[in-house]
Amino acid sequence: MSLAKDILKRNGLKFTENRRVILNQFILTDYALSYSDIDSMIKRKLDKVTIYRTLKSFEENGIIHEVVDGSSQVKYALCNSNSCSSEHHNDTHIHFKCNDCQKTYCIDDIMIPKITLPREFQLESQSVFIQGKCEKCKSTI
Amino acid sequence: MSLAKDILKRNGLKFTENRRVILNQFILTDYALSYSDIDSMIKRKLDKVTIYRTLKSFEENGIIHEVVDGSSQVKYALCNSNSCSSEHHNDTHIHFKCNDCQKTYCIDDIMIPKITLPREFQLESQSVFIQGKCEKCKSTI
DNA sequence: AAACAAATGCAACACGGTTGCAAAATTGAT
DNA sequence: ATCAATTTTGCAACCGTGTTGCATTTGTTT
Repeated sequence: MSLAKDILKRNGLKFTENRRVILNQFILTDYALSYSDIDSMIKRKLDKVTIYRTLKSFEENGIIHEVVDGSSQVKYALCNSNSCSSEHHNDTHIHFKCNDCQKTYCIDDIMIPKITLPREFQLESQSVFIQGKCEKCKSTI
Repeated sequence: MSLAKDILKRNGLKFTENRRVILNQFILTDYALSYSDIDSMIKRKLDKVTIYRTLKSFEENGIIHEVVDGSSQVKYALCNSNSCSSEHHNDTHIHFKCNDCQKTYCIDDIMIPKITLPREFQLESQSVFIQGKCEKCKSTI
């Protein structure tokens, strides 16, 4: 069984060609993807409604999570299978957006320091958003 | 001279009635505002192009800064006059969004801990985005 | 008050994202 | 393998956010 099929089945989703194509694009890409990224990257031409609905169902089933990076579109990245589920997304990791190429990466292996808020605010989740230059754009001056 | 007029003049912008109205709305509100917030809050009916262009010119002149909070609209909040300018926005403070009322607040008085990234990423700015419940929504159960 | 530059309003548009509905595809049971 | 039940898909149509070009109005300087 292919990786994509395995992920879909494990998360209780029907296996369809469209979902395979979209999920494979996430597997092959190490940064967060928007609707238009996917639309232009995949060879098969899909209706935009299909892409949007696929993204939503992937998100609701713990396969991808939303990545907020200040762009005007919603982006998504693959979840770490051991930290996300349909009930709860653990997206309290660091997101890094390159100011040159605009790609946004999840950085899982660095802990976020705990922040203490003024007591009028009650914390439920926190995330850190960093902007800078990625490896490629650093060297390409 | 009114506060709004003073701010506009200090930042080299012409004083107009529309700008006064929009800037006053920011002065009166302690959370970040989107185009549609402003459109519905002000009494005077303004063309949306005017509001969008006013926001852009306020931002370019160091009066307001963009606040990224994962909503589908761009929001803005008043700058701290001593940390922002037309050349550079110092928006590396904490943003807090209430999951109930969806209002997003700037929290200026808490330092963000410095984060060390893997060396392939070069940091230029960092911000912390926290979600939870604000004071009002905490008590209104 | 005149003249110039900048701000405003209008029309029209591009793009992201959603909804309702009919047609097609997947699955499970026979 | 086939068929029925259920999901998924595609289409049309729509809404909201944000932008551009252009003519008109307004603010500022003299």
